[in-house]
Amino acid sequence: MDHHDAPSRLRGLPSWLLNQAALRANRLVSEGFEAEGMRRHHFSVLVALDEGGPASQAALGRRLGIDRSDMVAVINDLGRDGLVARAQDDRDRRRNVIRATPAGQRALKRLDKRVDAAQAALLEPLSATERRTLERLLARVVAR
Amino acid sequence: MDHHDAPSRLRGLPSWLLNQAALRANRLVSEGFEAEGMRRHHFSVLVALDEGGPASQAALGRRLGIDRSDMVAVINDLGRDGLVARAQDDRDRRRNVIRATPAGQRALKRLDKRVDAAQAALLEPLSATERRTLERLLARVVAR
DNA sequence: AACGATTGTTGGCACCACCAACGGTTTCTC
DNA sequence: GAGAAACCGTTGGTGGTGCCAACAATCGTT
Repeated sequence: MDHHDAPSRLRGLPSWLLNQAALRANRLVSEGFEAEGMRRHHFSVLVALDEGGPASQAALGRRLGIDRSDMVAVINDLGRDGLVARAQDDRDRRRNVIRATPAGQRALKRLDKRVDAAQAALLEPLSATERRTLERLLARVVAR
Repeated sequence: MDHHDAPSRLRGLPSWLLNQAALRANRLVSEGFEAEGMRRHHFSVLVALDEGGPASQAALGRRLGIDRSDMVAVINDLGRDGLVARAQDDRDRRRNVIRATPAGQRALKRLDKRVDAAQAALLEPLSATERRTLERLLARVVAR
């Protein structure tokens, strides 16, 4: 038996609910990523590159809320697998220009499917309009 | 200059939104707990004891979704601070009966205030009815 | 009496968020 | 221009949290 009989004092706390929901969400998506040998940060970086084009590690970190030091390891992993290319920036020699390789773009497509499946499983108990409402409310909470 | 310019592909993902919101929520509550020298699990256990009365470590873990092995450390901490008493169960000598001490009950009251303040800060951008809606939707997601 | 299940405990692993410090580089300021 | 300030990638480390395996002690069932 799970924690479905958690104290009502906790079940009524938004912070507790958010934590439990995020836990479940992360389990679902990580499960999908594991099948591709990746983790959440790898996916986030590939999405950011796909949407915003090449960028420096620091810029990626700022966009995604990932620490610079953690970003190093993520780019190392993606680079080792040939999904991303690390090149020195000629304009600013402090920076590395990170760009997705074709293999990286293909990997992103595979990951997208996994992610979508996870969302479906996660939101299964909610209707379409309820999902939309949840996203809207969460976005307002996050945007602060 | 945070991650408010995250890729829209991520900002539209419920799992990502949940993660970011939970991150923010945990930062807020942990900030409050830190002032009392505690962490989330300690609060959860005190709440469970206050609401359900004395219980074994395994029962607490099941109720709260905390692993037995992690529960050991939590009870150790609470016991060392005199907020909880560990006693052998006479009926079942495998179990420890954990009960909150008066000091533990007082600590819980202090923590409650911190938690409430964190919820207020977290949900500040939402109206009362919106908060209610969010709680309801999250509860449905968590409940399976 | 034997077996399987449960409990507390120890030890360990993985992920993630975060921080400090460093050398190399650019930008700002005087 | 020169010096200060800010930024970048990198290394190394810390702490919270979720999870799993194994073990001895104990209980329940048969």
